[in-house]
Amino acid sequence: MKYQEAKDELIQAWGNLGYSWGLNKTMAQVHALLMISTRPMSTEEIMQELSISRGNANMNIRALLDWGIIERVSVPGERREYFKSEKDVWALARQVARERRKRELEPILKVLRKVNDVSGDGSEELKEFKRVTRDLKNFAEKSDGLLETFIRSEENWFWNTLMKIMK
Amino acid sequence: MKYQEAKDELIQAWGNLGYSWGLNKTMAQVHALLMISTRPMSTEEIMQELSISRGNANMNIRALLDWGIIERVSVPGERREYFKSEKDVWALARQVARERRKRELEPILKVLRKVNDVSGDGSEELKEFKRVTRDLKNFAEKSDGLLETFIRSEENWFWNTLMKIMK
DNA sequence: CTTTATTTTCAATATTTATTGAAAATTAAA
DNA sequence: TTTAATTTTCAATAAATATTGAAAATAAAG
Repeated sequence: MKYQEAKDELIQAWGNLGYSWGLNKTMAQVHALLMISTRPMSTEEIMQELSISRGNANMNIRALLDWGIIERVSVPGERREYFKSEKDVWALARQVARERRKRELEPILKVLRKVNDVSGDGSEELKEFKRVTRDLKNFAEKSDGLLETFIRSEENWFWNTLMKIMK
Repeated sequence: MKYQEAKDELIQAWGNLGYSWGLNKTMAQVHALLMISTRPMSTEEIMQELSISRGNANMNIRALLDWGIIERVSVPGERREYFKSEKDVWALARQVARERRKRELEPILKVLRKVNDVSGDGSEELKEFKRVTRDLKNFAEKSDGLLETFIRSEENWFWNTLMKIMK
């Protein structure tokens, strides 16, 4: 397999995976591009490489900055901005986990805590509702705690421990 | 908070969370409805409860069956079909993990294995590409293994072990 | 068979989300 | 300042996705 081919396929695949991680397709593709680049890239280069418009490039770059998985680089004597990606896969995963926790898990936890506190008669329906929301809440809280640990952890410690679990 | 209000809010919130789990919104709402229902529900009832069309209800019910998180129930002497959800949150999470692993992680792993095997000169670009894809592949393989363990595990064993990690 | 209840399909439509590109805003240098 | 390079915004448009509803298919009952 040739380099250009491999590169295109990776960017494509990363686009799909990123999508299922809560990024959008183009955002994930810009990220993939920066991941494999040996040097920071400008908006211009990103537009060109992915054949996307200036506006699109700009918005997705900003979204990636907002997620905290790429950063600005300024080159002395140059006016335009360059961007580079966090290359450490572990740090990347932690950052994504941090954002998803904030964007997805925390909101549902809030709702589960609230609705579990429903008032009313002792009907079968209500009992079932409380039982289900309590179970969901417990599960979500455990997941949240695990995620929290993951986010704070150091790579080796975390994997080593998990490896032991998995034997 | 009143029951009807709590129910609506849960269904809404579940719709959003389900979405970030790879289901679509309506699919997740149908699922939420069946989760809190004390008895199996028919297509008719689901349509009514969520104010959606027959076609929409039918398609999303089939998608849930396909994901393996709801099942058909036939009532003796009745012609129409009823549906019920897996109520065990743990079993549900494992099933979702199983499907996502199949639908998302396996495809990217396949690509990573393939592109890591790229041929070419000893250029800096190529070296970087190989380095990045190797790291991603390792990470994805570890995640895959962990997911595999999760899917096969028993609830208590898994959480107890994780609890120890988190101390 | 024929009738009738029920489920499934799918073209048309609506809704949501992503993308473009040109104009406006910003920023740094002259 | 003014000029020019660069970034940002955003209304218009395109593309993708979800939803409807009626017609077709299926399957049980008479």
